[in-house]
Amino acid sequence: MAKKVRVRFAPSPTGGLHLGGVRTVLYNYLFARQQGGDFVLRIEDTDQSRYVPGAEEYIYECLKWCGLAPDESPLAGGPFAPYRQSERKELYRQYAEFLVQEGKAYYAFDRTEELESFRERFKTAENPSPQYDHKVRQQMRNSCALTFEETERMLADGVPHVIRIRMPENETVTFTDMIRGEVSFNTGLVDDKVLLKADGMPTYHLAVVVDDYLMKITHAFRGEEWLPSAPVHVLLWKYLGWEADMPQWAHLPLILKPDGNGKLSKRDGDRLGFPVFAMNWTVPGTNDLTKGFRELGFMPEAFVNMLAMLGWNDGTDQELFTLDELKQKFSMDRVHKGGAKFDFEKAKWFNHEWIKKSDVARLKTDVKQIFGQHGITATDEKLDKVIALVKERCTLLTDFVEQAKFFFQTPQQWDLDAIKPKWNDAKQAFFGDVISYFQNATNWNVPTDLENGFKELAAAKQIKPGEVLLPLRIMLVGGKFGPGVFDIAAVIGKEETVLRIKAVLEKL
RNA sequence: GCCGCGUUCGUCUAAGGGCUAGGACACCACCCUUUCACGGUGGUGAUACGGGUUCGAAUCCCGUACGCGGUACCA
Repeated sequence: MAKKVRVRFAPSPTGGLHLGGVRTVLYNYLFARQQGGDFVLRIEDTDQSRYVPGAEEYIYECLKWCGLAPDESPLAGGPFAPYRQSERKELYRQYAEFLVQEGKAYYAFDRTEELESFRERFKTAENPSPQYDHKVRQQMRNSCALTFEETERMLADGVPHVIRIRMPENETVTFTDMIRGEVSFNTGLVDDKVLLKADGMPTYHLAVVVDDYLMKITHAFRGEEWLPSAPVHVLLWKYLGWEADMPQWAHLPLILKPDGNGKLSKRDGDRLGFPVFAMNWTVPGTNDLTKGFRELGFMPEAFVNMLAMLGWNDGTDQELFTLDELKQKFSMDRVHKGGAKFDFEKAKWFNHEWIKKSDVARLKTDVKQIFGQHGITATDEKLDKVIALVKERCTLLTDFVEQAKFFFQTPQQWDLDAIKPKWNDAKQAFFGDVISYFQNATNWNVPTDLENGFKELAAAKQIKPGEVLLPLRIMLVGGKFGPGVFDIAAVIGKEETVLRIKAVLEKL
């Protein structure tokens, strides 16, 4: 019987979750759901110096917003708790010690300054970053170079030390990546990575292997930046005797900055004026705020859809997918190998499409909230009409404010320059008639009737409708935009319409 | 430097030895709309380079170039 699929997203809580991170979550989630498996959220907080308060809560909130809730997490609990590596600290040491006993790892007593001077000493033009590997192992302060007694004594004396993996001098490690196919490395070119730090915490390398094993992870998806250390992890699975349970790997392509090259960073967003984080992130202490997609007016459906398409497609021309469709159609072997430059214009296009295809009921909650932030209150009935009228001209949820404000508030400014040059007494008089016509109109809720009546009136006065339609629009809206004028008039009501016409007439 | 991974319109991508290299975003033009959008039609625009293999290569192989990632007691 095949093992139950279990995947995990394992971020370290150091700040806001950016595009690449959310996409990794997405692919994990889609794969798990599609395979009827479990999706685990594990917090990799082994570096206490980088811990940022609030970052973990941000991750929960973010996954919730995106609709990618994990089955197991520090928050939700689960059969393999704890899910926070700092709380699993005591677990890791035994495995590191086991590796030392097996001769696959060793104690290293080198102090930070010693390592620094080692690197200084061996640094050359050809080799700018010398590695701690088999070539220098014997020259360092570790249990390979020291005698057994010396090592034992230092251990007994409590001399601070780390445990490093002993990478073989010349072996080939090969594994199959679900995206890239067969990948191999020569172990002699990989350094003796630290497994257990002096503070007793594991490094990522040890923790990821131990936890993936203990948590019965079957498929491990992560960013491409991890590919170079994959041989260490593969070896660890082997040395720990767990080779048969090693997950299948997939190293996801990176999301690149739009201009030039390189991994997308928060800085690029600031520089180029687009968000990189899923939601607003405020750095504790400095109160430095970075805008997120959510607050900018993105719908989670669109955000997730856009992210899914950044490096994956189903082979057809379809670009708009619901989460359910993605669950069905996603496949790791259709994920691209190459990195993708992020295009904010395309991201906005996705959102626009989603606003257009979403029904009023779906949009109402969000629009209501955004309106609230801008001091606009409305009845549900009116809101329904307004949203239906303006949604197709809103790219972002926040656009509803500008696109619909005039439905609820009388304009305070008017684009009079668009009217004045062609204004005359005849038009002034015409609008006087319009007012009385409107006041006596009986079927106010039928925009086409209003329009026909208006046009008939214009014809009777020898005025071309086109000459007075724009002025009417500006009287009601304030500017040259928005849905059909008579649709607007019908929604804002007879009284308000007349009031707005009168107000502008006085200014002309 | 070394190791690894990549490379199709400006951008995201399709095409897994065989039509004129297809679609989307963006851009341009026209149409629609007596506003602004939406929408519609059309257009500009790509297989990094060089060698092979083959009747035939974007596709397979080799090399080169370029890019990215890694090279921490960070993840």
